[in-house]
Amino acid sequence: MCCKTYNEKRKQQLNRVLEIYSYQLKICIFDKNIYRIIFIVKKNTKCPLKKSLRRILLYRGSLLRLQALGVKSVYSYTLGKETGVSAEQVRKDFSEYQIKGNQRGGYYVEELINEMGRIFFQGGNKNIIVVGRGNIGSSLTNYDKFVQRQINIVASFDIDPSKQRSRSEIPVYGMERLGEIIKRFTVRAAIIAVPEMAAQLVCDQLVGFGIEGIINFAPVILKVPDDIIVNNVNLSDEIESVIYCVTRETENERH
Amino acid sequence: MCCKTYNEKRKQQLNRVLEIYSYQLKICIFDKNIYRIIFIVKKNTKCPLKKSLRRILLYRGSLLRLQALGVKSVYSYTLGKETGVSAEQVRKDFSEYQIKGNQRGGYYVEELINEMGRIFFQGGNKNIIVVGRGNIGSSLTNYDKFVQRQINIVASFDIDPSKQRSRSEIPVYGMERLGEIIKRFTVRAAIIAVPEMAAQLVCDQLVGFGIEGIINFAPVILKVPDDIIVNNVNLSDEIESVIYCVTRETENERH
DNA sequence: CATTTTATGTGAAAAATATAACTATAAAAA
DNA sequence: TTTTTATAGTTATATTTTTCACATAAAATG
Repeated sequence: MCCKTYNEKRKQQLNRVLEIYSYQLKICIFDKNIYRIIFIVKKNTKCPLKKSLRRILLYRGSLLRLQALGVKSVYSYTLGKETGVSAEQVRKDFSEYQIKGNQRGGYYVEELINEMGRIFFQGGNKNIIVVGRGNIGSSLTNYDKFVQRQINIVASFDIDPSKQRSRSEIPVYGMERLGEIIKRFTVRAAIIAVPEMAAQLVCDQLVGFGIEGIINFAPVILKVPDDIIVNNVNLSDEIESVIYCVTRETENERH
Repeated sequence: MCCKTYNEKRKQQLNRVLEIYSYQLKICIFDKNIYRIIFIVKKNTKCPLKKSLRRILLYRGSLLRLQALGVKSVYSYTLGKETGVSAEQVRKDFSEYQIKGNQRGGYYVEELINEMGRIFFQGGNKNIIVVGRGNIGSSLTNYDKFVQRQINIVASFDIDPSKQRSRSEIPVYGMERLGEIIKRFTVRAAIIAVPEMAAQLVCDQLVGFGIEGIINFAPVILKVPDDIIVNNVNLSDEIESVIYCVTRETENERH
């Protein structure tokens, strides 16, 4: 019954719509009017950063702030409280990456930051680009916190010519200059902040120009080759999870 | 030697600076000039959403998009590929929350979405507010993807009077109206998108007005009572983790 | 109508992660 | 100098999460 007859016209129609997502479709007819559409997608890769490493990044952020305030040293339990991690965990993490402290004097902030720098970026550049100068793209481009972390946005891109400005501090180029800029600044990671519909297209272009890592703010899962790293930041999810926690608390009280 | 003599003046000075973070300080003198500053912080709580639940949220986002495209049903492995999760995991997650499929026909998108709605928000409102109309605050306020997820931003706030606009679609009020609005719309969750320095202050106000959940975009860990849920979204971390993955790949190749 | 195919559903094993308990040690105090 | 104490460092244990393997059921096939 199902999957025997294909409505080719409808299928083509839908495939066109879905092409931008690289979906493959399988369309089935139940009766005259009800279509059953099943979709099959290509492989997707994530950014599988180990939890302990993720936390090192978190510690580092805290430490940089503390250093700016003149703090010279921390204890495992203070850094833990600061980052919402247990003291044991902090020590465990440090132990995993051979970060040493002083038996009774805690850890020196500067040493920690240096050690973490060693773990992370072994001196490589941190040049990135932002594609899409809408809401989120623009706010990221102007986000001043990246400076402290030495994240360097070298350029941004948008298809809309009215948004393009090659003379501003962080220039906004048209998409045609993507390859050139990536090459010139040896950019390896890019932020996608374009609308859902354009995200896959932009992603394909970026990959084509040799980008190896993508931070994706569009609420679509991108289809990329196995060796490309994608980190999806889904703001709706972040908010909904809090709303869920809050509602759940009340639910529990009722029982 | 250390921790015997306290330089009270310096301590007071620093305590004032650090007050906004609710840090407690312990200052030690090594010799005439070198201060050793150790800091001790108050307790911090996170948003500890179970991984499987986090994924349900992820599936839900995908499914809503697919539904909008007319997709009627999915298989565990297709939904898995779509969200970057293994098929077994998808089924396991569904099994954990008693979500049933059809032994050979996959899962119906609509049913899945309904089931997930049941798990999550049991009909409660999803009203939230945004504090801070800088870069990120404004882009969140204008972020159109929240509509699909029924997240409803009822108002935003800023101390800067020039940003205040009570007539626009999503009004921008001054901080003095915070309590009133929270009460009127029975808001339970709020987004903090103010600068680092103001974040703790704003947080304390929100908590004072009965807010139970916070999505914090400021790169500080907020000090809150135990029962308040905080979800920290650190954009620098998200980007750095990708840069790290990319650089690591090259490092590995060298060995 | 028996057989094959292709999914789901789930229990057990494995891996990853977190917590707790303990030991060693350097600084401070006596 | 000796004792005490606070904190790093490490090992053991517990918990969570993921993967694997297979039973089971519906649909398709011939």
